[in-house]
Amino acid sequence: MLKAAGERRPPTILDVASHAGVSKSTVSNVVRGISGVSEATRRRVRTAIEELGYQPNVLARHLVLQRTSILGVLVGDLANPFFAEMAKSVERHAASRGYTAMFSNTEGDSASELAGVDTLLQHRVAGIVFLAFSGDSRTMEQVRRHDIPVVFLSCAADWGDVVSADDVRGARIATGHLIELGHRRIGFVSIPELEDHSDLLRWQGYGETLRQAGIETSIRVSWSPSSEHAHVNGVDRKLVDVFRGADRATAAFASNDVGGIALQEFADRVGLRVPEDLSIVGYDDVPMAGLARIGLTTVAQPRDELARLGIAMMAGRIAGSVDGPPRTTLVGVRLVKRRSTAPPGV
Amino acid sequence: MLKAAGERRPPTILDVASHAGVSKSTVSNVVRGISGVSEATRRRVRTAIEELGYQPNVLARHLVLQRTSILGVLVGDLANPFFAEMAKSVERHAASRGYTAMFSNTEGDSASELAGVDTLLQHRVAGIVFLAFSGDSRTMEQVRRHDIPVVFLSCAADWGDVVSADDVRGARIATGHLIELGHRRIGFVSIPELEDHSDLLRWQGYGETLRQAGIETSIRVSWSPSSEHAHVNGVDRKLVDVFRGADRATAAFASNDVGGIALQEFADRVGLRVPEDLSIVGYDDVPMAGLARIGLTTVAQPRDELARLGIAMMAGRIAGSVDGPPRTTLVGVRLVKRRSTAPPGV
DNA sequence: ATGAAAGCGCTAACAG
DNA sequence: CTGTTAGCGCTTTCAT
Repeated sequence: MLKAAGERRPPTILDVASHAGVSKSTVSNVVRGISGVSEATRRRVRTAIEELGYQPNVLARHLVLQRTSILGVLVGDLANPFFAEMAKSVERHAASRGYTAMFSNTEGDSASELAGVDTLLQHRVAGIVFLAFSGDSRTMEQVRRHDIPVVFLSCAADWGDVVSADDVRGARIATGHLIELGHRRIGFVSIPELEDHSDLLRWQGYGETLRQAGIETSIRVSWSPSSEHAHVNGVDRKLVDVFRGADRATAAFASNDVGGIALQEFADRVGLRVPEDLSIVGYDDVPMAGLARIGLTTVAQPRDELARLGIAMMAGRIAGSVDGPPRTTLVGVRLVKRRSTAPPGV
Repeated sequence: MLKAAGERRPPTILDVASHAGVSKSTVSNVVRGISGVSEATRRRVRTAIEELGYQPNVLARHLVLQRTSILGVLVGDLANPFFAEMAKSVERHAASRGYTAMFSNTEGDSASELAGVDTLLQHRVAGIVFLAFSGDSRTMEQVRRHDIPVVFLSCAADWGDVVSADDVRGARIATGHLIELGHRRIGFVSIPELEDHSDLLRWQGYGETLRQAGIETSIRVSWSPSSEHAHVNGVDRKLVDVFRGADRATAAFASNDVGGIALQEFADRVGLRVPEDLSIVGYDDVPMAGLARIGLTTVAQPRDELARLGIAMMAGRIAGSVDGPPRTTLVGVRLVKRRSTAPPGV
């Protein structure tokens, strides 16, 4: 096929070679910084590269190398501030180690998760970082047959490395804080879009802490922020009723800040005062939670540290310096006390 | 080199071919859905693909096709809620058209912008979407020599297609709103990290509106949210002084919501009441701005629409159905009135 | 120290 | 309707 006039194509290693009057292997050698090239030719090649504006074709390199330097990243919802921060950190740490990030947004939907994974696999990514995992077994099978490293970052599964904050511990701290304040009836609020393994762990930590404090009643609230209703211990009720009446909950532990802030918003709207009528603890410490007007008490995860460790783990697996069965790395969390929690009102 | 035991490599088109007892072209033909393959062989190939779990190697395909289906996306700050939303929309629209998104976060820094562009170019992305552009000319040169389509989404430059909200208009609406309310001294506040072409346009719309209303004084405030000081019309002053004293500004137009919310936070802290002492209009309508406790009046851009149009434009350029000089598509904006604006107090 | 040649997995003519 | 073949741009022995 004829090249259309003006349709200039990026110069290849061959162009550089002829321009410098050497063979393409020599060019390849200087590009890859391999020793054993005389200073003179090295310089010649360098200038040729400069003059032509040569950019090595990573595709070709990857094809022959049989591995890419692309990291696949599956994220539940890029617009969620927690994920957004994580995505940013992941991209930065990956870039600093020479990897490029390819993102796929799953919307928490296992069909698009699978589609995303397929795409990443077709691009032969060097590894996959899950920032959210639906638990879908087809996703697992698909990934496993390619047998590339997988790390679950701030989420979990048993078929890959896990780098995550200690969710059970975080939930204990949050719940414990509420109990210390004097609350006895404490709800656990999660939003369906984000219910995953982390949620389960947080629910578990919440339950354990309640039991240790001799509190019998656990209240599990599953709520979609726009709705007036919610599933409370499995039955559909008006959300407001959970926080009103004789045996009302005086506090809520939201399994993430987005839910916690939505709950606070709801409370404002229906006239429940926070924290007088209702104390709220969130989870994640998203930037929004720290605004003076929001002032949400929450459990902070070291986001950038998580990303750093996750990418380090991934890099180790790829390089082969880490091997063997999946490892779990748990990092600490801390409570950030703000205005949304106080002793229960009269 | 020997394959290490158990180091299974993904099946290739050849494996599928022999497994199905056909040639690789036939497999290629059914994979690409080309007509002219008997139903019988088609089925045989399909099952072979199924059984082997074959995933076409996109790398090889891209190499021979001389073009990829990867879209490079340059974003200023993935953690900024506006960019996060845009990034998500871009990824979704790209995916729905069969493109994969490769992100690079620039931190508004032109050095990492250049590095990011280089990486994308090396991966031979089919096009680049800028969600922020520093204006750096080296970036431009680098991209142009590859002569791939470029679209500036919600930002601008004269060397690629622009799909953007009408920033001048948005600024006029915002400023006009303040003037209608009775404000005469109105500051324009921007945060340095995000100062780009859009900022300039908004500054321009602000200025024009002021002039048309016969207001002489424009006040340009460049402020880093953590600081007590700011550059006011080029000179360093205490930020609070802008809003106090005889000829104080009674209103501010922040060129983005992050800045607007930070300003509101600042006002709260130093005891300026919003909106009684200070009206604030933001720009972007990030989700945070809509929280009841924040209630920031702002100019909303149709984010998803922008992304849709931008990707459509990109797809058109790649397919060749759009050609010729750069086109500009401007979409409308609208004012979202909330609690942060009111007539000036006494 | 440098060059020649054989692929990596795939597509796209062109034959049969 | 199916098979053969020549690359895409690069890395990597193996000769020279």
